[in-house]
Amino acid sequence: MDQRIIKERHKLLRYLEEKGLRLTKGRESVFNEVMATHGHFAAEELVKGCKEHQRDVSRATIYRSLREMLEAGVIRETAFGEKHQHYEHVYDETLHHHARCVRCGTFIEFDDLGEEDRYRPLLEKQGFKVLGHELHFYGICHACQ
Amino acid sequence: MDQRIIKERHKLLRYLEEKGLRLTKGRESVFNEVMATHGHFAAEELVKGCKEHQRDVSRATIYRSLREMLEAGVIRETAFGEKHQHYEHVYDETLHHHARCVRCGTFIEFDDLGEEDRYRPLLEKQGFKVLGHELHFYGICHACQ
DNA sequence: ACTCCTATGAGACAGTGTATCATCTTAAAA
DNA sequence: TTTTAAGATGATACACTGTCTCATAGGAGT
Repeated sequence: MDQRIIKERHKLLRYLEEKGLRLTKGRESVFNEVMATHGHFAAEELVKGCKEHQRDVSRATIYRSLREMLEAGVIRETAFGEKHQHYEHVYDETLHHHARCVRCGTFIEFDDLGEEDRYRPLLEKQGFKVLGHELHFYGICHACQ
Repeated sequence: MDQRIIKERHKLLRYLEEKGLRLTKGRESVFNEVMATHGHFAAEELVKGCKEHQRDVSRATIYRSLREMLEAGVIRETAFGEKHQHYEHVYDETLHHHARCVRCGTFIEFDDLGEEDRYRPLLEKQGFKVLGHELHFYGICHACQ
């Protein structure tokens, strides 16, 4: 199995143990489905995906598991003005951000430069435990000018 | 009246005229309520706010007006990992960012450090005209740990 | 007054996410 | 092994946000 997935799995296990929770078949299915997904995904896509590729897991369990994986740092939110929440897993991708054209809505992706790290100590001084961050630029793309 | 609000009002009027629409009492109420709001706001807050401070405008009209003001460039979306869309008016360019607790949803605000400026040339080299940016941290706040 | 187009409110509707609760499972104690 | 307590799950009801439809109202020009 992919080394990176094993690492993420450990992350999840550590989190669960810390909370006194177990890695059940339900949670495992959600984890597997998430890891099998490329790019961004929505919760409802997972509901369908789990039913198809894994075992039939109820919506309640999927939403619960997603929240746990979020807190475990296995996935992160990528909200960008859509009507529903989007996620992506953190593992194989280099951290990237998005610039969105306010006219046509298309995205440009660009790599993280680590510039935001200076904010972390500020937040942690306030007792805020940082799990991740997103940087969104908005503007007008080349085609729309 | 605030000079900036007058300017925004003109923006809206130009847009409406261009579309062959009228500045009705309903639209005006929504506009006024938006301009009277500080910081971010959600659509449903406007529904209540209009009823309280302006005239009783139906939800349908408010959502419709919001979309128009969005296209007119009077407000813009500020997407967080939230269940509903948030907006803010454009004239009041905020220089702060947000960290959101994934457990309780509360926000911590922090000032912009200008760290993101290194991204601008990268984007502009691609022909992307930057209008602004938002930085979102997510994690777990002090109270929720 | 007539006509055409826009504006509006009421309410039905769909989608996303949450809360409840009865039931099942598991780990560990006895 | 049996008991027990806590966590896990699914079904389902529910709340909320946002959209759509449709009947009616209103304004501008003829």
